[in-house]
Amino acid sequence: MPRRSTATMKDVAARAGVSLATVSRAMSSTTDVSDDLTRRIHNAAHELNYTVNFNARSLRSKSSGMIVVLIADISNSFFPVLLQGIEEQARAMGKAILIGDTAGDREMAATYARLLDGQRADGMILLNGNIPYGDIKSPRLTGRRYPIVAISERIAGADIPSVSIDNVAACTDMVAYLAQIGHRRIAHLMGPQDNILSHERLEGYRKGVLMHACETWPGSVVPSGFSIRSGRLAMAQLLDNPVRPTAVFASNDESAIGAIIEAKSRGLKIPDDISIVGFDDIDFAQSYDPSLTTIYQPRRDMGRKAMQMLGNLLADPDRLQADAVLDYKLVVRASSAPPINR
Amino acid sequence: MPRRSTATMKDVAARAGVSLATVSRAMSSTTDVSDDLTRRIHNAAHELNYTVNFNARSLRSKSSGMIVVLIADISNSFFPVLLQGIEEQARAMGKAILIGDTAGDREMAATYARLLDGQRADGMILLNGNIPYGDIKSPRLTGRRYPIVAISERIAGADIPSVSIDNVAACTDMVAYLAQIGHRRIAHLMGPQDNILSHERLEGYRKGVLMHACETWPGSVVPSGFSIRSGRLAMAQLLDNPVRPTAVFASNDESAIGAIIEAKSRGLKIPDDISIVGFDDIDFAQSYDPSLTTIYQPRRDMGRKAMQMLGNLLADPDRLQADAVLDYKLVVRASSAPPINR
DNA sequence: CGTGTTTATGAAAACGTTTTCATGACTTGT
DNA sequence: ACAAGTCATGAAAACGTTTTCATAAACACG
Repeated sequence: MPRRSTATMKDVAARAGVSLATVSRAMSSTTDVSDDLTRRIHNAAHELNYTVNFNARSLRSKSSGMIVVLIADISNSFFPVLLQGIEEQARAMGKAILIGDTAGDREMAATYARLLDGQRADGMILLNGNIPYGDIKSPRLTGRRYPIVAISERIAGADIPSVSIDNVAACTDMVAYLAQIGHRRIAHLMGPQDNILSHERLEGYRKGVLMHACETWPGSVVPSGFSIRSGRLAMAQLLDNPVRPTAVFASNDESAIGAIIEAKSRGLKIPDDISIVGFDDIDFAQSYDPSLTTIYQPRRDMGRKAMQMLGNLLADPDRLQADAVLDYKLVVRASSAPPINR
Repeated sequence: MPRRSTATMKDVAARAGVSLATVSRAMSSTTDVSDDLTRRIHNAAHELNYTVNFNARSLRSKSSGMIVVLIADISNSFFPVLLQGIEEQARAMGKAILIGDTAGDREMAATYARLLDGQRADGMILLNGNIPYGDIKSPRLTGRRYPIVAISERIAGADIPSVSIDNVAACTDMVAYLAQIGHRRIAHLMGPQDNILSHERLEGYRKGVLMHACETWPGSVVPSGFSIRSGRLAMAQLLDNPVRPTAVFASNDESAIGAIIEAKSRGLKIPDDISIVGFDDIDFAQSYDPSLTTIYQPRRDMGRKAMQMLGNLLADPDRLQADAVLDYKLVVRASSAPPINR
């Protein structure tokens, strides 16, 4: 079986009785080589257990076929399916992906981004709003675009093409739904301050509240985070407030789950005593008890789309890529219900 | 800011007024270069926005500094923390990791494994019992080991060093715990047939049952899978059986959650009517309702350890790496309790 | 048939490093 | 102060491809 390959094209050429160049051509199968020779070369290659040396190839051809994917935190349940989407599309385009977990650290992000400059990778997909090149402001620093696409979060300042859903509209929709089933006091658990998504979602929430004449009160918006823990903490704060909401709109599913845990721990029944809804529709959302009303994001498609756009960018760096805005879906499950009148 | 790098060492050399070789040495900082020159070279490099070309470097030095990590399914909640462990250690060793989701497909696994032969990667970590090189039987095909380490699942046949916990003992412990709090009828939801872990865990369960004189009955072991869905199905089967267990030991946390969902849907209270326990202690285990009694695996440490072993292997391919068996922990939470006597 | 065009192949340059080898300038020990 | 090392540096080879350029053979066309 595949012996640790040591044979080079030269060896294959010798064995097949052709020149080095012909072997190269037969391998990349781009230029035509006669059927006869092609066969002979492939046989020789197989007999010698030849495998191409990617480094040599990339060095010469100036293209590595690799894509860096930068993730803020790989343990965030929102990402795996997204990655699968990226990976699928990448595979279809003959590329491989290189996943870098930056742990939210700019320094790490920069390290991975260096793979671009070092030609180890041809392009980059950003999953976390970090711009590794701190100072990028202009779209074309050097007269050509960087081959970078952002998913889910638009990058402030730098105009990097992005794939996302309309977070504002989605949140307005969610509030509309809650209002429609009778809620008037709807609180919001806001995501991390430094995250653009948090602000977009807050904006959508505010719009909805306004549009449907819902109440606002001091403390109706509680700063939280995207984790279960922070959701729980924020919910505690909310419940300690004398004026209590009949529904809580958390900025993502994890914090919604945290909120549910806190509410339950105080003996509240969901959704009877209080409705709690999330955002993202992570895998666990439908398996939780109660199952979560939330906004579905087409994660797999988002990944695929991003990779496609990156492919276009790679093929023609000067072609503008329009931002892609995909469809979301409001998914009603068991964690929300009309408020009980008292 | 980093302009798309086009400067080469030659340019840096010219600017610094030294030879190419000296620049190379100053960059890799391995061989000594006088302080004066080092400074001058680094200045020149900085001014020219020089970044090393990884492909050229790897080609010449025959080492890429990359590690392939093969995962069967990246959306499996068991893996993220493991990956973080690997990544941390890799970073500490100056390596980068390249994650490949094989989607359980041998063909894909082989594709990624080819990166090894193609010198794009120096070593490989297996997270899913797939041996990409189908026919590997002997430990040293070519007189030297493959730089491969397996996590969690020992690879049958091929003797590849592995990092894992003692699954058999852990399962025996779990049964012992259940028996100790009074259970006598303990069922087992067995994992996928083709997974070695399933068999090890079944064995541990059997040992425990025998050791503590628990009952067995036709259907006390139900074939399941590692997903929520399969756990739910298996649980349904179990509950349709006239003889009902007082406790169910699922082979992982996801299937345990599936089991809980099914039990709840039939109006059963957990743990009052039936105890349900899992294995792995995934992040959601403590957040579920009820929180899950389970076996904690030191995932981060396992990742780190595997990477360390791989590092050793890389440094000295002929040094035998003993399998590492790390400590697990039985975590008792709310999903298990003494059976209620009737 | 002769000229011009396509086609398959080979020879050699190029990609940007690291590494080997050689060299001259400094140390060091006696 | 002289042989024997050590040390910093440079010139050039090497890594394994892809690509350019040249060439000879085959083909088309009037």
